[in-house]
Amino acid sequence: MKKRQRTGKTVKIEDVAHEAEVSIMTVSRALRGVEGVSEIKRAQIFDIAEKLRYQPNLNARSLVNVQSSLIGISFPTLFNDVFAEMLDGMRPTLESAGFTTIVTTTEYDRAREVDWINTVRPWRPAALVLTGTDHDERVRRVLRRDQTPTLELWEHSDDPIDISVGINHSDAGREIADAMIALGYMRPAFVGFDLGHDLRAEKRLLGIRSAFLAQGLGDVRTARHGTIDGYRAGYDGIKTLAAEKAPMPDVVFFLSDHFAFAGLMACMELGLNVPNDIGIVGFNSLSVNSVLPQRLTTVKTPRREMGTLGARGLIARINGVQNDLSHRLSPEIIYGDTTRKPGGNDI
Amino acid sequence: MKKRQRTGKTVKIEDVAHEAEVSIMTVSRALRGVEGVSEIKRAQIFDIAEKLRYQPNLNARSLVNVQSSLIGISFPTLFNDVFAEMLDGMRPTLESAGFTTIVTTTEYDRAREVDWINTVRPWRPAALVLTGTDHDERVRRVLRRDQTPTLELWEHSDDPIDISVGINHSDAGREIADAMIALGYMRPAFVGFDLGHDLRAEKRLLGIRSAFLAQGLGDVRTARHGTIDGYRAGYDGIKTLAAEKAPMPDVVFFLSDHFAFAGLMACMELGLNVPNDIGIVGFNSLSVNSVLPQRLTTVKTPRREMGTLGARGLIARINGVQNDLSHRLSPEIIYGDTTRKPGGNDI
DNA sequence: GCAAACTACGTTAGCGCTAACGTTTTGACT
DNA sequence: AGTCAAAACGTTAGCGCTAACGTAGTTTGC
Repeated sequence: MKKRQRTGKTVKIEDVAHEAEVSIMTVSRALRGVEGVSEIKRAQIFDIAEKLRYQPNLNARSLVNVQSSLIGISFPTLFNDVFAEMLDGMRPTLESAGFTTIVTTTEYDRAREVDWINTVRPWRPAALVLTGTDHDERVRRVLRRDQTPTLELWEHSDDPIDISVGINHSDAGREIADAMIALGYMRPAFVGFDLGHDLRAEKRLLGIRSAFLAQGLGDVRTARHGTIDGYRAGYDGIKTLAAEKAPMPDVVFFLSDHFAFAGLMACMELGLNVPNDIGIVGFNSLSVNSVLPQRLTTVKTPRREMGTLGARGLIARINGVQNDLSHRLSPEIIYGDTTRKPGGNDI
Repeated sequence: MKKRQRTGKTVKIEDVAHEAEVSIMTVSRALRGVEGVSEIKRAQIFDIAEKLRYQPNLNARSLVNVQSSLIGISFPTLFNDVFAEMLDGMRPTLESAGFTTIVTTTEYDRAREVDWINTVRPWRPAALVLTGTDHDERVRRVLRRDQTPTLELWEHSDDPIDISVGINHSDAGREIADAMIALGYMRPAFVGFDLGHDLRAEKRLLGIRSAFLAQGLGDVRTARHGTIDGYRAGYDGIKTLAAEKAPMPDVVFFLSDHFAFAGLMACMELGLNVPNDIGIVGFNSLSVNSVLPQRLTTVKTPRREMGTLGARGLIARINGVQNDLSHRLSPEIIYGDTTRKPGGNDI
C-alpha cells in the first residue's frame, strides 16, 4: 500500500494562521470555539478558514486528545429494520454532539464481535455500542478495565458492562405467551433462526415456554431455519410444522414480524385459516404490518426510544457523568387479526 | 467535553520495545510485517505485544501516513435491503485489505451528502463511496481535486468522479417496460416515493415512459407517497390510483419489490385480480419475493456483485492503479405470477 | 495612581507512530 | 584473514494538532 501520497497539499492550521497573521494556537482556539480569542479575530479567522477550505485533521486531533470522536457500533445484521431503527434513534443525538459512528455487523456471531472490538479499539473510540448482553468474557473485561463508555442496547441487563438500555426479552416472551394463554391457546410453537444465533429470541422463547409450562400446558415446539433470511425462515418454519406428524399448533410465535408475515403466507398456501385454525404472533411491530390484509398480533418494541436514550446516556458518560444511566423499557402487546382478541369470542 | 482522560495508561509501542529490548522502530517493523527484522525477533516481538495486549494507535498511524485506513460510505437509507446488500458485498473485501468503513445515510437528501463529505474528509479517509451519480457540484469538484479514490455505486455513469459501478437505470426502465408492452399491457402507472428523493427510480420512470411513448401508447400515471416507508408508499399508491376517476391502469411499475408486495396486498383488498385485472411489476428481486403467494415479476439487480466489484476497484485505485475501473452491469428481467408471461396466454 | 486581576494572545512540548537515513552485524566469496 | 554487500537494527525528524504555561496589554478597585 502506498503511503504519504496524495500530493495535492492539504491546507493545515498553519496556513490559516499565516494568512490571518496570528499564531496557530489562536486559530485552533478560534475554530474550536474555545475562549481566549476576541470576537473580531475569531470572525476573521473563520472567514479565512472557509476561504482556504481548511478542514482540521481529525487524526491529529484524536492523537493529542488521547481519544477520538468516533463511536463504534456493533449490530448483528442490517437486514432487519429493528437495528436500522435503533441506529436512526442514536445517530442524530450522537452527530449533533460531534461524534461519527462506525457501524459493523457480526452476523449473530460472537467471535466476530471480538474481532470487531479489536478493530475499533485501535481508533481509540470515545464509546462503543454493543447489541445485547451476551459477550465474550474478554470483551467485558477489556471494556471495563479501560473504562470505555459502553452501551449495551436492545436487551436490558441487571449487570451491564456500563450502560444498558433495552427490554427484558424473557419477560416479553412470558407476557405475550400469558396473553395468548388467556385467549385459550394451548398448543404453542416457535419459529425462528437456527439455535445459537439470535440470543434475544432464545430468551423470549424461554419466557414463552415457562408461561405455558406454568399453566400445565404442553411444551413449545420449535422450527428453526437459517440465520439471515427471516422471510424464508418464517415460511419454512410453518411448512416444517405442517409436515410433522404431530397435530398442528394452535398458536405460533415468530421471531419477528417479517417471519410472521412469511408464515402467514405459508398458512394461506396450506389453506389454514388464520386465526381460526391457527394463531400467528409476530414480534417488534414493523412497518410491513400496516399493509398486511390481516394485521399481526405482535409486541411493539420501542427501538427508536432505545436509540435515543442510549445515545444520550453515552454522551453523558463521555462527559464524565457517573450516575447509573441504564433504562429498562417496556414492550407493548398489540392485538391484531391473526389471533383471537380479548373480549372477543374466546374459546 | 473532557479531554486527556481515560487514565488507565494504554500500552504503546515503546512499552513493547522496552520489554523486547529493541528499538521502537524494530517493533513497528515487526508488527507491520515490514522487512528488516529477523524472523526470530519478529516472533518474540509478536509474543510480547500479545502478552502486553498492545494495540497500535491508528490515529497516530493515520497522522504519519497522511491518510487513514477509513473508508467513508454514503447510502440514502438502510431501511432497504438493497443498500445493506451492497454493503455486504463490499465489506469483506475492504476489511480483509485492512480498511474500516464509516457508513452514513442521507435520507435521499443531497444537502446531507454534502454535510457528510465535510464530516468524513477531516478523517482523511483512504476512499469514499457514494450512491448514484447525482451529487452537489462542490462534491464532484472537491473529490476530483484532491484525488480521493471515489466509488459511485448502484448507478453507472459515463462521466464518473472516479470509479463507477452499477446499472443504467433508465435503460432498466425501458427494458422492463418493453417487456411488458410485448405482453400487451398498454395503460401503465408508476408507484414510488415523493418526487426528488430516489433519483434512480426517477430515471427508471423516464425509461418506462419513453418506452410506452415510443409505441404510441399513453403516458405513465404516477402515484407518489412518502420518503422512507416503502410498504406504505406501495399500498397507498394503489389506493390512490384506484380512487382517481381515470380507468385503472393495466400494469403498475413499483419502485422496488417491497413496494410491489404492499401494492399486491392493496389489490387483494380492492378485489382486483392479479394478473388478470392488473399487472404488478417490482424491482430489485428481494428475498421477500420468495415467500409471496404470487411471485412478483421484477428486475433482478446484482447488488452484491456491485459491492464486490466496486470494493476491488477502490482497493486497486488506492494502491495506485490508474486504469479505468468502472463497470456497467446488467439487470435481468424475472417473470413471475403478477403479470402475464411471455409464451403464455397473451391478450 | 498603582497593584491585582483579567483578557488576548504567543511559545513550548509532546501525543504515538513511521519514512528516511545512518550504523552495526552477518555471511559470502575471494 | 580480508573485502564487500546485504541484512538487521538504531537514530533523527516530523506528521498536525492542542494542553499548559508564559507574557504582554487592559481593565478594575480603592
